[in-house]
Amino acid sequence: MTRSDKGRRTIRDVADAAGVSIATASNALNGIGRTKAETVEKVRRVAEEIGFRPNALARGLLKRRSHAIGMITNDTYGRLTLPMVAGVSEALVDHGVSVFLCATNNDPRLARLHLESLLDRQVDGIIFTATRLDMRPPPEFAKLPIPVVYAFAEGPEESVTFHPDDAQGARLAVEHLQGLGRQRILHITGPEEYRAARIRADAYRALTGDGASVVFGEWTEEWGREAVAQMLSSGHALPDAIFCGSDEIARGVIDALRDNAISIPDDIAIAGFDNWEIVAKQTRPPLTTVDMELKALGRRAGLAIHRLCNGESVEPGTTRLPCSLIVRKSSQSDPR
Amino acid sequence: MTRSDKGRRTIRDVADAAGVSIATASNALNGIGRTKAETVEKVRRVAEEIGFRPNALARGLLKRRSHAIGMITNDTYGRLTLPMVAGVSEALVDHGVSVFLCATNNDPRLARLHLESLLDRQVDGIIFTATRLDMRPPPEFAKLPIPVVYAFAEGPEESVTFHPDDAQGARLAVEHLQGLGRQRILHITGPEEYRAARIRADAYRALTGDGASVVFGEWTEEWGREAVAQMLSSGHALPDAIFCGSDEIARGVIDALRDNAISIPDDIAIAGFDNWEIVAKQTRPPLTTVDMELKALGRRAGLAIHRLCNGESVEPGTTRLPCSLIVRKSSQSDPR
DNA sequence: CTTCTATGATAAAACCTTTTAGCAGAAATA
DNA sequence: TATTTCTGCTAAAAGGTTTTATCATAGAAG
Repeated sequence: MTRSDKGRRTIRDVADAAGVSIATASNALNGIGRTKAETVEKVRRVAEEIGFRPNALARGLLKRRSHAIGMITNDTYGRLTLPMVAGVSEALVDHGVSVFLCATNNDPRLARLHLESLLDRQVDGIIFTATRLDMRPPPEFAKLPIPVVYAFAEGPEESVTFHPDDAQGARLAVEHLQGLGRQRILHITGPEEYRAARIRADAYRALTGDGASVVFGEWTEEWGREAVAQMLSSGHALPDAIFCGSDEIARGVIDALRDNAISIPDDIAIAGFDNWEIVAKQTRPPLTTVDMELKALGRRAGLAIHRLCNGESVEPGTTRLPCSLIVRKSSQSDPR
Repeated sequence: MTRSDKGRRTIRDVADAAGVSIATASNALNGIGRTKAETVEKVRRVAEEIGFRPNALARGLLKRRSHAIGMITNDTYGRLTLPMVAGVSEALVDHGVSVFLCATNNDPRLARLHLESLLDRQVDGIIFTATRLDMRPPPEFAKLPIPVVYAFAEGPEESVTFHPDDAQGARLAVEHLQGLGRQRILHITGPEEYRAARIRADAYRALTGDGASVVFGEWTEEWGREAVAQMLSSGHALPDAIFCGSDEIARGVIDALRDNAISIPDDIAIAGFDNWEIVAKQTRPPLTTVDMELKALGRRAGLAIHRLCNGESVEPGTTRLPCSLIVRKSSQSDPR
């Protein structure tokens, strides 16, 4: 009945209840030291009985490992961030690592505030995430005393960075369209200053050669509609496929083609980029699109930061993770 | 030069550098105890100089306050969760409170795992969030030793809970349509087993009286299109306005009406629910819709948990926070 | 000159855990 | 018998902070 009422059980309670010293209790629970088998058994049983759970703060203080990491993102409404957080969390929960999520709202003051708070909390590492591949972290990330991993964001030279493989993803889409016999493929995409847009466009050009035709614009549905309008009024021969730089653009394209009674996929096949299901599944017809596998990206980033926190090494530089192609009816009337 | 090289500065370093005891240093930094003004000044200057920042683990261990909270959500792709997290985080960052985000993926095992981990980390409180208002937390939430706040989720009797005011939001939309002179308003919404759908429908019925007509279905665009098809084939007189239970449904409705050359808003005015901007701004015409103010909801939940963690009291029960109406062209040809 | 009070500072305990170093007793070796 | 080795356990230190109780010193009051 010692100190049984206030607060949580401590290892002292376990030791008392089992009639051993604190040190023995600790050793038994952690399975280290020279402890008789039956003592171990007894301590563990007692600990279980009284519901002992070690205080992570005390442990962290001593071991200099908090088993927590911070995740800093600039995205507050994000369909991009949350899948990654879920992936990170999923990869780490089994290792007993928890994740502080810090939304910076693109405010550098807030970013600094969060960063300091994370350091005060002795996080073992930090994952920096953004909504643009070429978004750079604030300068104070330059020399941090703990490892940093960049996911879907641009890190400094020689940092550990994970990006979706935009080029491979674009090839997946274009080759798919070509495999269906399409010859004249148009590429409608977002602003040229986005690195992702440029990479995808380059990959597209490499496959389509002379026939390549790229129009840069916005990441919006409206731009998709407008681009179609331009295409129709130009008087040129129509393409037999359109590869869109995002699902939103694709949605605009599909709607505009529908309005003009152009059949999808018979007259023009469409492919998008993002596999943002809530959009891609609801277009008419449903959209063939490239999935960036953001959750898997998050898992990889989580694993990487975990290795780094354990002092293990991770290949530095930018790792590009493969995208996958989700085939729906906008490209094939009857996909197997 | 004492222990100047390894790891972070500790309060001991500050004390040494300022030529005072640890106790005095602590007192000076925290502004308590009887300390001479110039001593305070000196200690603070020195601390600043050597870049001292207190170790949150040590402090938390002693004060039994981690100044961290946990947020548990079942939503991984969440347009609902992230705005709330952002709101919570925004409300708490100035109080020095950080947020552990735990995504449970609807897996009770994972939920339990996360919960235990949070308790081990001595979080001061927990916010439970879900993607359905009537989603109940796992049973182990019943008697937790720390305060819990429910946001966009159903808590046990007498718990502190925040919901959007669905009824008021629905009234906002319906009254807006009525204010425009619309008499025959139809309500197309999601599944009847969702509490939110029922509440919104009831509020709608209360305002439309005999003319009320509700069709329950799915939360999808496709259902919106199908509902319009049913409406058209029924042979009844067309409504002059449709209040949709979600923006996705509204989008389907708008597309289907367009396909049938029914003019929006002249023939039929449309209002949605969610203000999911990426959808609502891109419909043709852009969608008038109800905003649930999720970020504000998050802020309120954050503030509430903070008060509770400080031992202050918070009105128990369900607090319904007002929604706002965003007027766009789907209801008014020319909104002022 | 003694006793009190105020002032400013500090040693030490506390929070909870892990780990090092060491202790006593038994068994094995010389 | 005397020494070494092994076994099982434990006291104490460490981690970084806050707080309590105590201690000098100096000035004020008696």
